[in-house]
Amino acid sequence: MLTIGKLGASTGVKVPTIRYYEQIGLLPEAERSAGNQRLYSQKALELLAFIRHARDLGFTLEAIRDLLSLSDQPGQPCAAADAIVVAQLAEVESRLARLGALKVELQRILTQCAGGKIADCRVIEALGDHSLCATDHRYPDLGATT
Amino acid sequence: MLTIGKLGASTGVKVPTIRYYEQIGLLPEAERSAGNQRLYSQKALELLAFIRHARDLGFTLEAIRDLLSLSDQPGQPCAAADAIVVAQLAEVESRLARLGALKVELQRILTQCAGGKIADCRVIEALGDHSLCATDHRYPDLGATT
DNA sequence: CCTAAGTCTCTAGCAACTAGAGCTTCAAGA
DNA sequence: TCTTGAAGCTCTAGTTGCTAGAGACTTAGG
Repeated sequence: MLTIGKLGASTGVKVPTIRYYEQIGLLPEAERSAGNQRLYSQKALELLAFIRHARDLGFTLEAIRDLLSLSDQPGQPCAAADAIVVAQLAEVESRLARLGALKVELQRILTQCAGGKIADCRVIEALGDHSLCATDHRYPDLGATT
Repeated sequence: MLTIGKLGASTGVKVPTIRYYEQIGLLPEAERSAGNQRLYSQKALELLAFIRHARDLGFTLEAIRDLLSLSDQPGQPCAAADAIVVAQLAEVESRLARLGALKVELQRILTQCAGGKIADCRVIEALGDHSLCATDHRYPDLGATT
């Protein structure tokens, strides 16, 4: 049995984050010691490692929740789990495309700076006017992690 | 003079977002009509367009705040504005690298799925165990927009 | 037995919005 | 001129995925 601190250290997840996961029901409620401290089994460690890894891969907690409930139903076909990963891949690819466009645009903006005064700064100007842009980086918000 | 709705429509910024920007002091307080409705000048439109464009390029509101206060000091050298853009470019590049690694890993995980039952699903297994990974996608959090 | 580190609960905060309630104002048609 | 419906107003609270802090308690080592 591990204390929450050991569990955190061996999974790379911070202690308050573990408590947070429990609070939102992503982790089951931990057993408690006589003094009311959380105790974790090896199984809990594996579970948390799974979560950590999936987070590292950019999955949302909601997606992870789905993956976990799937993994509780070993008889079900694999397709649903697959679909979640495919969706995540699509998300990653779309962000990659968008970030690629941003990179180009930022580089372009930087080349315009002659190093003068702000009054005739191309950087500020370029930021102010989208029509000066070479690429169309105006996408609906992708706002998220990773 | 534009109402907030027109302003939103012509900049592509949602009405509540405009009010939010005013609330946090990114936009100056708008003039008001006799009936207390916000009215915006052409200048305000340009300002909001600047903000919108910078947001599209992934700048945080804090960075935008800095850029705006720089653009109020036309005599200052351009270097500070430049630095903000350089920092943003670095951020974008680091996210690109990370997302690239994630993409590779997700693709790899997907190739392992033979389409069977969850019980022997490689996808779930691969998600659970980082040591099965080909790349090291374990970076400290970059958590952010775009 | 004492101390220091670890743990507990609880609340509040971060970015950057978004959604909703319940009200007022405005513009256009009958 | 009246009326209706869209658009505006303020305010609060919710989103995601944590993080930080206060103030109290438990535990392990010396």
